[in-house]
Amino acid sequence: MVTKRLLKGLPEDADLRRADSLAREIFSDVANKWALLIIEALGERTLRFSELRDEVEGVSHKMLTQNLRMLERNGLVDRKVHPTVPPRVEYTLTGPGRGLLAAVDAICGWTHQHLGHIEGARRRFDA
Amino acid sequence: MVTKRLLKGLPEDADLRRADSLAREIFSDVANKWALLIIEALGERTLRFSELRDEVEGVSHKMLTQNLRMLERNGLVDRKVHPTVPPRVEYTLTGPGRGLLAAVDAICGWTHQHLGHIEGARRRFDA
DNA sequence: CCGCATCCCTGGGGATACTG
DNA sequence: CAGTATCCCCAGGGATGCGG
Repeated sequence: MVTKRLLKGLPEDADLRRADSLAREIFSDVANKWALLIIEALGERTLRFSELRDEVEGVSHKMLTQNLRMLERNGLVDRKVHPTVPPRVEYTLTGPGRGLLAAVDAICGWTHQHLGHIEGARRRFDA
Repeated sequence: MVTKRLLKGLPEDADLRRADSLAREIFSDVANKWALLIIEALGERTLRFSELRDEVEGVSHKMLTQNLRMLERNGLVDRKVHPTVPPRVEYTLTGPGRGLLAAVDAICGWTHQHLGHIEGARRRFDA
């Protein structure tokens, strides 16, 4: 049984409460469209900033930097700056980042698996 | 190898492109904080609207209904209305919904597993 | 109890321009 | 090329109230 407790939990002891609030914070960071798409785009590869922007459909310059900073801050991506001119910055998933990648892959797989069911459900609902 | 293609893909043929755009749409629906927290809250249980609101920390009435509608529309949750007074509405994950639950559980597990690493990474980054 | 509609406001996020 | 900063606008989302 996985330790969940992202849900409303009883206070219990102080350390647990800190851990929970931290967990919820991380979850909120990570559980958003752009972050997950960036992780999926990186996969096992190393990509430059501009490559990422090309790879992630519809992401704006700002959202990309913002999310990359966040992911870097949480230790999910590694940012390597090459001191050349013009600059060259490369992003790679860290070990923990690749751990999350597995979950994202699962979601992507799930999505494609249920395309048909979902399309049907929508049609029924919209009627 | 999972069929991904949530990333910027070459057009190829028309049907594939439709499927891709649908997949991205679903992904955008599903890859958001509240939707995932609701799925996690439901788990294998059946919950009433008000129970869900109590269970999901910080969700507003509006966000909850909105996301529940969306999940219902996509066939991930089943909504059962008991014609009593006062009304009683119960939400349950469908089969596909439980499929997604597995992925969400994975994310929750991942989060707790890496709390320490992330906390450290943050401290280093913020310096 | 549940859910819709309305109002209102904040801040998310796009576009643009400038620096290294 | 990559990143930061600034401006600005619209929609996300909170609060409230009514209806079933």
